[in-house]
This record gives sequence, structure tokens and C-alpha cells, in this order.
Amino acid sequence: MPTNKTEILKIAFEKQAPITTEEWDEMRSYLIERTFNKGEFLCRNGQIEQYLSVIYDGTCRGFYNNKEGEEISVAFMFPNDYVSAYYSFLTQSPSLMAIQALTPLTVVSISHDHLNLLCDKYKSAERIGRLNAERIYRRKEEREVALLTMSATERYLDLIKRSPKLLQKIPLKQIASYLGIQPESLSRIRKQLANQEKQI
Amino acid sequence: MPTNKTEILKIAFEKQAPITTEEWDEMRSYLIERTFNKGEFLCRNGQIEQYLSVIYDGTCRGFYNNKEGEEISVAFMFPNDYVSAYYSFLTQSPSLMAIQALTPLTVVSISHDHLNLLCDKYKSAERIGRLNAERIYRRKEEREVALLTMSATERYLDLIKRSPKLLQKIPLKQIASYLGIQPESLSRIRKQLANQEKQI
DNA sequence: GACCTTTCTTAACCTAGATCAATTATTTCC
DNA sequence: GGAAATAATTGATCTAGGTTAAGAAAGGTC
Repeated sequence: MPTNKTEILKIAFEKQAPITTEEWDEMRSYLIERTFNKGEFLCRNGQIEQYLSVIYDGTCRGFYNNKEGEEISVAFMFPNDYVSAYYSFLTQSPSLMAIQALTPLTVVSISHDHLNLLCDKYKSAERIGRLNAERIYRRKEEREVALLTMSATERYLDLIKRSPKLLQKIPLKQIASYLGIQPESLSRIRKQLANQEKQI
Repeated sequence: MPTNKTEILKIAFEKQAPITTEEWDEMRSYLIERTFNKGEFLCRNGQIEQYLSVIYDGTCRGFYNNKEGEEISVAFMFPNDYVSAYYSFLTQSPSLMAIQALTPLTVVSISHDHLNLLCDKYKSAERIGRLNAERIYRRKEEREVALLTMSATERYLDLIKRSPKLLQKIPLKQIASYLGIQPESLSRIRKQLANQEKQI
């Protein structure tokens, strides 16, 4: 059902490598638009991720369940961002990560099979795939360093500096799990920061 | 100076995609062998990483410096493993990570420029690049989950299960920083585990 | 608007791991 | 082989963040 919404995926791809008209015409025929209600899952724990998507409108998150069954958020995604349970998508094995819509959500998606088909056929698709994998790798490496070297308060300040819109849209409980702490601790940290502000 | 040592890079690459004789002949002409003494740096903090390498013989590590100037190890590499300050290599920007030989070390390397040249020319090189980026991404994602959901003791047990040879070759101090804890804490964890063993 | 559920905050107490300091192995290197 | 440097251990004490519990706010839903 190609509509103009599919352009959003073209734009995301073209940030990484130019796409010819021929390639785009073929690619476009594979794209599908999908919508989700708040709370619905794009991919559940245990499913094999079929799609690589770009958000047209809405917000979603990726999370794991730890041994105690608690949800550990590891990513929040906004319009124009890529969304996928990427590990599962790449390996086509059951996903440990779940992806959930936090608002009504519209995405444009391409399936794993169709993307592979494009990769076999066009060098540009292969390159987009490479640059994309490199991009998300870099983000994980930054996160690794943050988790190893920064305190919870520092990680919180860093997070809201990078994406202030998080605070408007995402429950603090989920932000806490992203920071690797409990909601109560985040509450205390926020209170402490607010008090410091007042004193200045 | 292509010698038979260069085969090690071919083997590493071919784990990801087949290489034709033509491609290999060109690739091989770009490969260089480099050796380092124990303690020498393959890439220092602030340098731009020029090479993607595969270890022929020896052991090395990648580490960051935190704000206090302490070294935080984030990777240990053994024969047949890839080695690079990958973030810097990909972005061609100054590296925050340093790579240091922990023993006398021999690697086979290809430069960023030569690899890009191959990527422009051959689809297989592009594919190897993509699959490689995907592979290291998956490792970082596993590490993120480990850092968020496991205790230091669990991470230690997991680490030595995955690479027992670490304990023979790598100073505990560096292992501690990889686990995100202080050497004193690792000492205590090891003592406690040893005592548990005795009781069983 | 009233009920129910979920989220957020606060307080009191607890614990894993940090920090500081001193001692004992190991390496390194002349 | 022995001095010097570095790594590892141990003990005492401290602290960031966890846990438990309970009330306040905020969202959904009928």
C-alpha cells in the first residue's frame, strides 16, 4: 500500500547512501504501512522480528525482561527513527527484546526477506545495511561507556540533555530502567537535582 | 609484504561471505603485517584508527579512560579475532578507545582507505563490512543487557565461562574494569566463590 | 463524577560494591 | 639474583542505590 508515507523510509535510507529511481521503485513496492494502538507490540519476546521499520508518527520503546520478570527499557524511538528488534531481525532467531508502542503509532516497514532480496540485487542496499549496523553499533558503544563510567545522576542528566522530549512522553519508571536504576532512586535523584536548582 | 600470515584475514572474512580469487588477489596486495611489543599501542587515545586487523598471534585489549583517568577495559582479543578502535575506524574521528598489546603481538591489517576502495569495487567487501558491523553490534547489545541486569558476580562467572583463557592471560585489574567494578571487589568476589567451592 | 489501576514520591532501612589504607605476592628490569 | 615497580589481597569504613511499605497523583474506564 505505498502512499506518500513511504517517503519517510526513503529519507532515512538516503541519509546513508543515495538510492536510484530504479531501486526506489522496487523498494517502494515492498514497503508496508502498519499502525498500532498504545500498548500494542510490534514484536514480542520470543517472536522472530520480521521487519525493519521507520516511525512515521508516535513513540515506542524496546525492552527486555530480566530474570525477575521486570521490564528493562533499552531504547526509546521517535518519528524518523528506525525501529526493529534488531538482534532478532539480523539473526532471525527468537527475540529477547520486545518493542511496544507508547502512543498510537504509525510505521513504514520492509520485511527481512525483501530487504535481503534488495541486498542481493543492489550494492546500495548492502551499503545502507552496513552503515546502519555501524550506526547502531556506535550508539551501543557509547552506552557501554556511559554504563561503566557514569553515575546514575550523570546518566540521567546526559539522557535529558540528549532527548528532552523523553520527559514529556515516557513514564519515569521506564526511564529509570533505561538508566539501570529503580524508579524510587530516580525519584530521589530528581528531587535532589531540583533542590540544587533552588539553592542556586 | 604478503606472506602466508595474511591467510588469517582471509579466513576471518570468509566466515562472513565468500571471496573470489580475483578479489583476494587485490585484497592481499593491500594487507600488511604489523608486530608490537608487550605494552605497545596499536591505537592511542586521540589518534584516528587507520586499520582493521586480525590477530595472528598474541593478546590485546581495548580500553577507555574515565574522567578520573582510570583505564576501563571493554574488550580482550585473541588470535583470529578482529581488532580495531572500531568507532574511530568507522567515523575516522579521534579515538576515545586505546588498543594495547598485552603480549608480543602480530596482526594482519588493512587500512581504512584500502578497505573503502574494496567496498566501492566489490559487493562482497560491502557485505563483509555489513555482517561484521552487525556481529559486533550484537555483542554490544548482549553486554548492555549484562550490565543492566546482572550482578558483578554473575558477570564474572559469565565472562570466565565464555573465555576461560582470560584468567591465564589478563591481569585481574583489567578484568575488574571490564566487569565495571574495582579490583578490590573482584578479589572479594573471587574469594567468596572459592569458599563456596570448598563447602560443596 | 466516581472507581480502579497504574505511576510517582517519600521515608526507613539494607546491601553490593566503593574507598582508603596497609600487607603480601608478582613482575620487571638492571 | 635483588631492587623497584606493579598487581593482588585483606580489613575497616562509607555510600549509592536497592528494598519494602505506604500514601499521593495521575490516567483510564464505565
